[in-house]
Amino acid sequence: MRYRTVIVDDHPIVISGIAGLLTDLNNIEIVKKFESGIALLDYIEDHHVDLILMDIFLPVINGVDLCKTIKQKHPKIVIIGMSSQSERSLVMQFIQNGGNGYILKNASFDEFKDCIYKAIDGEIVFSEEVKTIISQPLSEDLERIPALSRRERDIALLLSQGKSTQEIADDLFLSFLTVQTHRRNILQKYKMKNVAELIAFLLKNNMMN
Amino acid sequence: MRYRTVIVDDHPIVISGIAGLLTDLNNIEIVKKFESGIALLDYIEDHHVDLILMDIFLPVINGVDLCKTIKQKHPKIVIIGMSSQSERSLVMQFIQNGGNGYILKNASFDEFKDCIYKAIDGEIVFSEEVKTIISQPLSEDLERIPALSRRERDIALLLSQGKSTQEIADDLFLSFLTVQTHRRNILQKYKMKNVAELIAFLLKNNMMN
DNA sequence: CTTCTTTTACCTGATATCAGGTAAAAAAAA
DNA sequence: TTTTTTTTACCTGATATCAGGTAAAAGAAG
Repeated sequence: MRYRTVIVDDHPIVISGIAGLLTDLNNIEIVKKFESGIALLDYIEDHHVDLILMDIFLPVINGVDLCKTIKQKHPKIVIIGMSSQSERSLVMQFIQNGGNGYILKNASFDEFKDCIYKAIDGEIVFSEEVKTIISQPLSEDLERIPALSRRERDIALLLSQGKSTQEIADDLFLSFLTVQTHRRNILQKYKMKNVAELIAFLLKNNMMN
Repeated sequence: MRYRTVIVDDHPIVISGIAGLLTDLNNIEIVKKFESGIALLDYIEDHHVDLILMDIFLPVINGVDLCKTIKQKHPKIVIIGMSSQSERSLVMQFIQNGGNGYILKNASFDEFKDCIYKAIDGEIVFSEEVKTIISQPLSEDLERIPALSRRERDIALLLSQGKSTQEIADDLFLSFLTVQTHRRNILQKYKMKNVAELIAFLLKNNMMN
């Protein structure tokens, strides 16, 4: 069986580069190349596609939303995301929206080949550098960020649930003024302007739950 | 080479079950079994370990934090998470904290074997059911939740950056009162009590960025 | 046993949010 | 073209947050 494959990237040079790599694989057939996500959405309505390799940074519609849209209608299409540089949260978002894998464009030919075959086989795949990106914040990101104390975490959690200072005080059997102090200490510790920014910060850095 | 393996689970019966499965694998050597994470942390300071299979729901310290702690000191140890039931965000958190894979306990022997070998080989692995869990919310979660309009998304993003109503108005060249209206509409649309709860909701459902 | 961190608690004033209402122009969808 | 949604804008009052200060008791760490 030959896998009908589509490449989406807004840089024509990158498209031809990837296409060049893939022609060597005898069961991957490149049926179409696109420079925008909108054109791709039209195409897959009328044509059978097995595999999509897509850049994440696309004009008009970004790769994450594009992947989500495609997977809703065509869950069987295998979608692999690509980008030049990347960050942890972007990769995770892509996977959470149905992506079957993520490759950095500087990956070797062997990595590309490996990842594509494994993704077709039903696995969720990452190129080497992506793997280090998603599991490395441990040594940089998280070590320099001071941790929440137990009580602070309790209060942050209730804040994220929309509770007011008074409600939190009631929940934890504390004085209103105590909760107010804790909240202010947390805001100062991370230099956040208000609770909204704090919650966004804590969630993005996996510091809650 | 034999991989020195440790199993951590607070249910002794589960430990022996997994141990039974793994004795058939001739390059996996089970060197220790623990019922708590604290005991494990002590052990790995003095003993060489290659692979850890750990339950996510553990007393005292949970699996995600345990994984994070271990990986900070011993990044080369391969850690695979396990649980009976699971949800998307938990799996993603585990991976983001350095986990090399996640298996549901109802996985078949072959799945266990496959995942373990691939994880040792440097891949990030998921058992079949986990794969469906992390990419399926598309059909349930996201379809019934109304979307943010473009302007609402702009405002939500600025709110998550800690901006006040006035600052947002200035940034977007709008009236203070307009921004106030948008913010109220967003809160009502998702039935949120305040901006803190809103931001938590939007981030958890991948509705920002 | 001393030191540092955490948790608890109080006071005040300025500013911001939240909840209720209304409404018209602009844009998108039918 | 008509209808619906989105974006824009205004008014008011009650309540909550934020920022500044202080400080004692309890617990953890050295």
